[in-house]
Amino acid sequence: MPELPEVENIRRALARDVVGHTLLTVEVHREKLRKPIDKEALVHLTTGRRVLAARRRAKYLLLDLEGEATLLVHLGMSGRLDLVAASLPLAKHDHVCFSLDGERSLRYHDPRRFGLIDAFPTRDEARHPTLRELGLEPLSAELSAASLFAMTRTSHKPIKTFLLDGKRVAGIGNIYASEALFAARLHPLAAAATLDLAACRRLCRALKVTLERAIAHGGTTLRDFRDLYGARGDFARHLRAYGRTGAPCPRCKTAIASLTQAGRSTYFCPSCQRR
DNA sequence: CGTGCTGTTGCTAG
DNA sequence: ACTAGCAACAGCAC
Repeated sequence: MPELPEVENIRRALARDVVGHTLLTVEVHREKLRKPIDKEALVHLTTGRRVLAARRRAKYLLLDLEGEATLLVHLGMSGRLDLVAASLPLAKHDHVCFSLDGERSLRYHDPRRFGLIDAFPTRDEARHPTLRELGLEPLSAELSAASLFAMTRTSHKPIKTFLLDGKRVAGIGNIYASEALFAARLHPLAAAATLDLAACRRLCRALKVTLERAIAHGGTTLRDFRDLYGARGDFARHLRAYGRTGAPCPRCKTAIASLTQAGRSTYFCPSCQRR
């Protein structure tokens, strides 16, 4: 269940422990992910190249490699990257395996196979089909009360659904959408266009604060999220609305309610989050 | 043993 | 143009 904070933690670990090292070989053990892996491109653009930088865009990881190539990894719902000793036997669902210098191995593990791995020339990044349509980075200055206000003017969606649309604000997942709306005291069913500037200010701040706090706690582990070294995130015990149906609201003790929106569970306090 | 739920995203049908 | 619904898959709680 990697959302943005979980992905950001993995990025930081990659920046610390993989950047500067070389991808010696790549093995694809199963090519059918959300889209079939382009094995040809992957082998051709990653083998023998040193990793120069680890970046994140929304929930996508980008490893810039020597020779103007970029490796793209999305973890879907159940994906993981494991940095392990090369001698460790392959686990079930280890679909792609990079061997690194120093007898280590970077493995892409994804039981549900909703993830994505691709390699492309770095100069094509802006044209990449899955990256080109992404909206504003929530932790950057481009997401502001003003930009949020401007974007919501034309949307008839409920604000919770709006937040999940990556073409507007990128990388807000189901957990953090509920948490941010709770923090901003906004009802998840409120039509986006009805938010006034003050509400957009609260929501913008809530998104940034919630994501930053989750990053600081290593992310949220609901079931099977693990970081690069198999550690769990700690933020689940700080969740104030998500998954807490019937439990007392941490602000007013009213029972947390839940409903389904666009096929996803939404949690909110019916008393603090008025329409 | 089912049955129903789960973190994502992109395609399709309306 | 914009939105809801579903499909891709495995695992787990009940």
